[in-house]
Amino acid sequence: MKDKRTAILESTLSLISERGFHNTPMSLIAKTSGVSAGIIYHYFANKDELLNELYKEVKLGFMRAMLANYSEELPLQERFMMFWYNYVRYSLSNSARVFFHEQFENSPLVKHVEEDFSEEVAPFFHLFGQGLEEGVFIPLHPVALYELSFAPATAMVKRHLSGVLEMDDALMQSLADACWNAITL
Amino acid sequence: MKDKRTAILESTLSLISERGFHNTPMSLIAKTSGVSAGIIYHYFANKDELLNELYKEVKLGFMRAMLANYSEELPLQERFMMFWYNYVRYSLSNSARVFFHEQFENSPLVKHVEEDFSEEVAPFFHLFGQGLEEGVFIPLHPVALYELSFAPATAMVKRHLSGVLEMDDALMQSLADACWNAITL
DNA sequence: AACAATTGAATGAACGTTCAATTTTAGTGT
DNA sequence: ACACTAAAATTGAACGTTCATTCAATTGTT
Repeated sequence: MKDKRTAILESTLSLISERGFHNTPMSLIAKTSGVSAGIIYHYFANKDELLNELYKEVKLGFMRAMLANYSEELPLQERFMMFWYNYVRYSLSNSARVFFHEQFENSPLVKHVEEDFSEEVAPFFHLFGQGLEEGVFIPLHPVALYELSFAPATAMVKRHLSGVLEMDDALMQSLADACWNAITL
Repeated sequence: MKDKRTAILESTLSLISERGFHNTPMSLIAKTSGVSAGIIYHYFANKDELLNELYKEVKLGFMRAMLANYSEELPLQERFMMFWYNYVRYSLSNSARVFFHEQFENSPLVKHVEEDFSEEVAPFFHLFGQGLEEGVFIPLHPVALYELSFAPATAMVKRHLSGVLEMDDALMQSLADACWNAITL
């Protein structure tokens, strides 16, 4: 029965995004999911595996969201903007996923996970590779182009979700343009 | 005796940067610091306060490092580059501080801390304010200018410190220029 | 001697995990 | 439809461990 498994994953996501790893015991996950403590170990070997499964699911969610409406045919800048807006819009409406993801990526836990997302990540590298070939992007390691494009977006989304500032459409557009300017010659 | 207090703070810094919050018990901090478990509570009320004190110390360290050689007299771009290189160089040679800081900022713990760094942060806002007045920067919330300038730097530093790629002088310079391009008209 | 610093064993609570017992599901024969 | 049964799902109390914190006793300092 997949229902119970996803219920556990969803509870874990929202609990950890609000309370952190260290402050969400298995017993609380069980109670919030409406299941018994023991059954979690029927679906996941232990807490670590539960967190890793959730991490993979969240990571895939981000990548799939970015790839929505993606087409290899579109011109470079339009494809860039597609990725960028997809990412920011998805993040803005999935705060728990953002907080969980950031928390996990910045914890030593992540060092034990060596997942392979090469298939999902291919379109990004294709985009950056093409921009480099065409001489549109500054000659840089693709990872650097990636971070110049998306790191400010993530940072601003987190500020918005924490209530520090409001990200309206005008700000979003300015940011997207600024990121494009950062990576183009 | 300040020696013991700073020894505790330093051990905590390196332990947490390598093992994470949840995996560094007070007993291990004590052993690593060469003190008894009890004495920690002579210098800090509890674990939370110890972490918050460390966080403040680390945060101040970053800000002071960025302000090295700072002068209100320098032209805008030179001041920007001063901040930027100060930040990146300091980060590159203080990996434990980077990892601790990132871990802490992305955990729910940070929500309980409301520190006031307005004094230390003033020069940054002055820089962005001046650039906006002079029409050199794109018209944006100063926080957005800040994130466009430093979020990619942080992300690339973390990748370097994790061994994913190497940040040499050429890459550093390209990144700094790209960030400048992101925020200028 | 008075006070501060320090020790480390003891305490009690919290937590991850286990497992014997119970309930539910699915399959088979009548 | 029904009865029966074996397997799978589920429960929750119990276990053993780990951990933050305490404190009576000891050591160091002024």
